[in-house]
Amino acid sequence: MNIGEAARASGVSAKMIRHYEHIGLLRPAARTEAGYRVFSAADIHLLRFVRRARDLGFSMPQIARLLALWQDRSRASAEVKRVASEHVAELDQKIAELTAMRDALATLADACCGDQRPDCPILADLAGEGAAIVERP
Amino acid sequence: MNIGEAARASGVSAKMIRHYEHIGLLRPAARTEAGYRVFSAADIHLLRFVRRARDLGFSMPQIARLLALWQDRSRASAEVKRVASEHVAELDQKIAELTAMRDALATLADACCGDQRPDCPILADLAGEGAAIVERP
DNA sequence: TTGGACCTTGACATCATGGGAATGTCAATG
DNA sequence: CATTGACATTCCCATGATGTCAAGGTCCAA
Repeated sequence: MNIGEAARASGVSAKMIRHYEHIGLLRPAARTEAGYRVFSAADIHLLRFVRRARDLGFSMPQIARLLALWQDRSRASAEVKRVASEHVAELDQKIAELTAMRDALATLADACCGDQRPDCPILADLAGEGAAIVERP
Repeated sequence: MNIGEAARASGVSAKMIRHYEHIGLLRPAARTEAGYRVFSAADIHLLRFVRRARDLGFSMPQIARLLALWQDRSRASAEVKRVASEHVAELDQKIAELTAMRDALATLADACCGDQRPDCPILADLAGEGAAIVERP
């Protein structure tokens, strides 16, 4: 299988396959005499693993750790669980931040009549004049 | 006020003040004869506006729009509300994505006993063998 | 006058990803 | 067999917001 087929089969773009190889996340692929990369079914499996981990939002260093654990038959699942739990905590934090933004903004938007008049609590808040709306209870 | 004071007063780093000027988000600051940037109280107000908008997660193009609206006394608040609502929708979408990731991962982590044994549903899922846990009802 | 704190510009790094150029290879078709 | 089109290779550049570092100029106080 060449890189294009591997990309289609794994969902990882050819560009990213080369990139992962370059940064050492993946071992260099085998080559034909002409220099084309050749991928085995096992390689595709690996690429899918990386793809799935990215879909779950793991960072590259985390993925590198997971890959190493995956390929270590004697790993303890505790180690994997630690990486996953760490990432859940990061996601929770990010979600909390975005939710706080969302709520603040939704409150402002609700207070804005949204008509032809120029008065706007959203801009007032951004300009630092909006404490009356969002910061006082 | 020079750039360091302006940075402290506005919460925008000196580096970012220069950057915003460079990309045209902010009008070039006045200069002393020696070439030092000089900031007025109005400039600080502007910088604070940008800072607050970044804190609310607006993108740079959105901030540019908001800035223009802020400085247009005849703007309709409807326009501002549209930008804000658009951003609330983006935040909602991002939150939904992250929450889906979080839940999928938390489910996997819960199913992982996390002990010394190598069996691990988290890795099994990443490897594409985990349908039994997360995808079948 | 000198030292230190500040300013200037510019270059480079991040992180994952995409785009494009220049060039080489493979397979099918005329 | 030669051409052609789809593919491959490597290398460079760009994103976006931000930081770091370097080399050099400026300002102020002792």
